[in-house]
Amino acid sequence: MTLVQLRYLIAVVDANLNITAAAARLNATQPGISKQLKLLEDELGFQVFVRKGKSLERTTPAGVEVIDRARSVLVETDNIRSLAADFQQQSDGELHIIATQTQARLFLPRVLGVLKAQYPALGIRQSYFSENPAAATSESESVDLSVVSASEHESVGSPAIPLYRWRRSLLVPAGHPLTRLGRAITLADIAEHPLVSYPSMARAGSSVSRAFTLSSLTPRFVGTAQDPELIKSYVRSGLGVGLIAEMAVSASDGADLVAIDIGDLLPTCTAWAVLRRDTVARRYTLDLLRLLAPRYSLQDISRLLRDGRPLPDRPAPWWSDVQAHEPVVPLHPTPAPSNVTAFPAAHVRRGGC
Amino acid sequence: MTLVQLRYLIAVVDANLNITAAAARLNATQPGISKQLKLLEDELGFQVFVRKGKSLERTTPAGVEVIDRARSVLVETDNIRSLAADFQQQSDGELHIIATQTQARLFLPRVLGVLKAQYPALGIRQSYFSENPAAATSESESVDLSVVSASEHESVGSPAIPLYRWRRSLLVPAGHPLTRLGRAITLADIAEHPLVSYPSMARAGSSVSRAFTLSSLTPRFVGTAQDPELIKSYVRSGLGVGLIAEMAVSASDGADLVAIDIGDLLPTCTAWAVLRRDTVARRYTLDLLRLLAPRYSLQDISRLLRDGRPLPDRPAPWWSDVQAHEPVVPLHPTPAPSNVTAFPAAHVRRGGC
DNA sequence: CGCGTTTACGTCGTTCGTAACGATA
DNA sequence: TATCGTTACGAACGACGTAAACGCG
Repeated sequence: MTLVQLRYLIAVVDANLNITAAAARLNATQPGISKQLKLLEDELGFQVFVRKGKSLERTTPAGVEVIDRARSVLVETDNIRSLAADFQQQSDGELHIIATQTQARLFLPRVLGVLKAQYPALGIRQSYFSENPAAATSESESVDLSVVSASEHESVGSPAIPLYRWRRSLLVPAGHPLTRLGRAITLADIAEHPLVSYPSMARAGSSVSRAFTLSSLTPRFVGTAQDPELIKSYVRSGLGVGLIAEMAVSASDGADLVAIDIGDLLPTCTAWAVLRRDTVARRYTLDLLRLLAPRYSLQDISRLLRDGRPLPDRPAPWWSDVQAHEPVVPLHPTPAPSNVTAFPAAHVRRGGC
Repeated sequence: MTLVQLRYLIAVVDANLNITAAAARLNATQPGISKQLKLLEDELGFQVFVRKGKSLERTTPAGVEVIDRARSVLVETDNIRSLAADFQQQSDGELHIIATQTQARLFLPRVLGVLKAQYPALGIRQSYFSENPAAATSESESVDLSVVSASEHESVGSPAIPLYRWRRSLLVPAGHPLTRLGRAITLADIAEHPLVSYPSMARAGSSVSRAFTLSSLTPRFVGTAQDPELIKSYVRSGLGVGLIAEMAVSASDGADLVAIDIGDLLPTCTAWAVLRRDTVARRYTLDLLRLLAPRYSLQDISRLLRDGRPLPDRPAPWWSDVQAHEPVVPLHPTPAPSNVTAFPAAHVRRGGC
């Protein structure tokens, strides 16, 4: 058993059992991977893959067990590498953030600029959550940080940091009947109109759906989109009224759209930064978290990630407050990590394996 | 980074930073380990060990982090190997059990014989808990199963299976004043005499100590020993009265020792089988657990180990009941593991790495 | 016939063991 | 001087890449 073999194994699994594709992604040759897989199976004494003819058809039950453990091995070796990179004060690397389109476009850019100024060599990879929850597991493999919104924090065991709280806004075309209501709006008023919103809100069992059903109302969702701009287009075209995050409402939306304050008709949301458990965060990840949630100290965050100790109880600010202030916390020059006798950089061998 | 490097690293750490000793234990050469350690440090970019002259003096803070992760990597690779061995229906291996002397001599032999009959090729390694708690972490590295006694289960996060309940017995020399008490014995009676017992009971804060202090009594422990036979010798020699596990009291103790039933003066104990978290148990380990606690099914135990799901709530039997019956549950012929397409044994390569 | 896997084979890099050296108590 | 770690070097193993063969759709 070799780390290389385990990595090949995982790469092949993640490439949908296509060895050639895995080889391309790994900068390896296809016969090499094929051979190493066979060696691994020889050593284990059973097949990890069911072969149909010559191609890999599926994994065996025993193989799944092995794959799970191999994943965990690779996570830990990546952790070791992260530790090493940080202790060396290396400022390069790649930060993979996955977020909703709203968060990615309206919230993250504020702080990513500051982060990038501190770490010029840092590569930032952004991706959106895919609509299909089934794909969530495989795509979240190499994600350093995900930014999600939830009405309350469903504890999935992953460490999460609350970032800010936000409300929904009701977006209607100018001149829409709801703009001439003459009284405070109610859920019943909203339910009378076809709705356009995020898929997560339209899902049965979501906090929005529950709020309606608690009032014995059944909202009619006529369209969903991840992209708030797309929702706006739908609203403009008269498809329905939009229910979107307040962050997505801006003055530049023009006079043809009107945002209606719905107060506390729907539960407020909290945006969370979720990290993977059992993974070591690079220094820039910690710095990003400090930018995102400056009310927590580096110690608070480190303790959460390392020991799972909960964060001190501080209410997350409202979006309006977040938006009002530029990120005021400049990044301190990164403090030297605990006393390390590092090698001079020239000796450092950027390791293969 | 290589699995071999990580294993060398851990071996050196566990050999108290003595490379030569680690080499002997690993059937490797000392220069080889030395070189691989250096390569690892080169790749990491910092020193894992502080060297004093040429010998390894201590680990660096960064090194400790790496060592922790490396441990976890090795645990997972061992898990993979265990999976493989089980899926191959291999019945060899080594079962490392650590237990108190009382458990090891008076409880475990009952079932180990049955287990050994089922797995003739199985090597069983017994060791005792050392008196020094500081050594507990390093010695418990490769332990598959530990059998401990505790008044209540302190949840350390490790999966634990309750085995049986037992009481303490008071052991006095024949003709001792306590045998002529003429009334029910009390804690105050006991506290009047010098006590000989296990170190765990004599420790401040133990359940025994607490029971005495709750009655405003301070027991005088004049001697402690792990070995119940040693305690008996002390009692025979008149050093004091013995407070030992009922399992250790037997008819063969002779007429010079008298066991006094102390009823519920002291809290009862429960013997637990504790397994390491995140480690895959071999089939023979599961079978041993079924022998030790036949009231739980294989499914119950598997669920506990795999998902941490708690066991069904069944009271553990008293020692007297355990002792009364021979282990009645014969081991079923091990059921075939989930559908695995195994290689013929001839193809199996007993892996190096 | 294209796609993908396996097998074969030559080359290269790496590891391992022996031996010698250096440093420390 | 004994013990322990490092360096040096030769031999052998193992991995990788190219090329070709095989199966399948």
